[in-house]
Amino acid sequence: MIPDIAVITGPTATGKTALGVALAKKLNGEIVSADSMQIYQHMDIGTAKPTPAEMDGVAHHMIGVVSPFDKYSVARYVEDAARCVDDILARGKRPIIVGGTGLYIDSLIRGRVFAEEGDETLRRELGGRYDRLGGETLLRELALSDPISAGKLHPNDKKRIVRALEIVTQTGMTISAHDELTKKEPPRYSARILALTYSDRSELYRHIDRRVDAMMEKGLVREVQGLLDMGLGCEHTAMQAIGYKEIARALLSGGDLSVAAETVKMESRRYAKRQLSWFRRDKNLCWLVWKNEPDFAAGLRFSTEYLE
RNA sequence: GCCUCUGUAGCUCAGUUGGUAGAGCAGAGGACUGAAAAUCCUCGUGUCGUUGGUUCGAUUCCGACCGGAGGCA
Repeated sequence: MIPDIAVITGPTATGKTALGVALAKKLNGEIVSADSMQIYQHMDIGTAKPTPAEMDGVAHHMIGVVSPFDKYSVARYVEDAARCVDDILARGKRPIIVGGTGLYIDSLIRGRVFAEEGDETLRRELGGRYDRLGGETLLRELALSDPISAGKLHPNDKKRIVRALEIVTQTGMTISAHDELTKKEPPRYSARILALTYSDRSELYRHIDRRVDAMMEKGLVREVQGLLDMGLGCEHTAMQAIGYKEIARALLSGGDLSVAAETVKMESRRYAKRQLSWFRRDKNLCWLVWKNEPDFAAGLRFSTEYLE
């Protein structure tokens, strides 16, 4: 029997956190975050982590559990989050997955198994080859052993070409064969997914812009400066977070912070757009569309009905 | 008041020696299996300021008018 779990997702600034807490209180649940950046410590303002007040007594997992110097990844997330979910279930409570990282959510639900991580030197070597010889050549090389994924990849997609090559050379199995194999596995959980958004794109963007302004007021600059002082640099995954990389760049180069804040807004809007295109692909998820402002009373009614 | 420059895509601008136009940015859509807040792909019709004239044909040449910038009084 596959356990049932609830998921609340959607693009940034749509009220996932608040609805999640309300639901958890109503359903005797605990929150498991599915957010690739809230996972890190010392990054509270820019990732919009829920404050203790916002958590309102509800247990939250997978938030601030990893050092920003760490290299975290989907594979680790699936392991860690699945452990949390299973533990919550074992205690007779209801796990509620809340977050906007689509890949993390999908992978957790399906219980995806990933091919082993590439050896650091091998990856660097392949990256170097890509830079020297170009994407076309590397893609042709990949086609020799894995024509299926080579056919799907674009020459400019360095990251994925390198990964595909890394997997064949290291494991002997192609990434496409690996995918086939893992797709056959039954899903780990049976999920009811609720996705939040606004009726108008402009409304979504308005909320995003407003939220970035609020982050600046709360001291995002100070937070980023703190991370830089700790010795964090752009080579760390955590520093790729929107809001952090832009402010850090401005801080390091003496750029205008208000210009940086505008860039953060723009990048956040684009991110939301990418999130939407990820979620739209899933025809099974249920959309909860806010008119202008989130209406949590109505949202709570709708979502409990949907989840029951 | 006079003179010069200028008015082309949401923004910054290119261009057409007269045959109704194109880049960057913004924006939109898509992909996505150990970096995913990452990474990658695709998409450009707009009264060429308005209005007359010349012309087979004007966004392009000429005039007037309206906006903007600068200069001289």
